[in-house]
Amino acid sequence: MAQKDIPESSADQLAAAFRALSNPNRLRIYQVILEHCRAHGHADLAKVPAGCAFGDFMQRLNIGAPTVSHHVRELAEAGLIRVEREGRRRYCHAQPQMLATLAHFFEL
Amino acid sequence: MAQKDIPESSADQLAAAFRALSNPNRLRIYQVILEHCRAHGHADLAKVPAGCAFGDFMQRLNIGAPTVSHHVRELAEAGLIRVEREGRRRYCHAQPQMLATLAHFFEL
DNA sequence: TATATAGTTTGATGATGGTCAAACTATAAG
DNA sequence: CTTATAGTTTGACCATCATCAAACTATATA
Repeated sequence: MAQKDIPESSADQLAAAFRALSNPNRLRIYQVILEHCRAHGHADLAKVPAGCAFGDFMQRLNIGAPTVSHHVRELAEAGLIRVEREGRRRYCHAQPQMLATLAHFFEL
Repeated sequence: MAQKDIPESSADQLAAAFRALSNPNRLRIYQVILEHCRAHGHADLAKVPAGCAFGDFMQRLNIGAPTVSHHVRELAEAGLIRVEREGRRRYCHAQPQMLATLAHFFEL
């Protein structure tokens, strides 16, 4: 570990979230996750019917596995999603708290 | 002009807006504009009491004029703000439509 | 016209970012 | 134990970005 976790200013946290959504592929991944969570609820996604595993993104967006892995990690590090393992699959769901923060930011 | 305006997919428009907000300095500029518009109304900003001119950003963020100019252009091109000239000053205000689009995107 | 003010354009430079192929790890199933 | 599946890590490559200094344009004012 090269560097301790330094506390981020709240503006920088926002900027990091926007940065995570600024790549079209990453944005689409997030949109897919959002759709899924809206359809099935944000509560405990681990037990939700299939979908939102990494492989789905590969097929839907036609990008390689390393790229998906990289993008999902960025979304998670930005606080936009959470990832849970189940067997050898990883399932993603949106972080409602960040969703609320961002919605509030743009409220008129 | 190297290239005609190609219509952007709505996902790409969103990604472009997020990209514009992904730079901390640009985000702060946008926040200053938002604050100002929230305080004075989004309607016709040209006649609003001073503030939100480019020079203010230079001082508040401690960055050079070319950088401000560049950042403001990016925010405008992303559809986040509008710029109006008055004499030799330029005043910025937020685009309420984009604000609404983005708020809606994050609604739970 | 001359001078000051406010912002723009250009060009350069160092920093980040997106993607992939290859090699690797971990879990599951036979 | 072997094989298949699902994702990760590393390393590389090219593209895009943030910023600044220098030179420039446009507007206002004396």
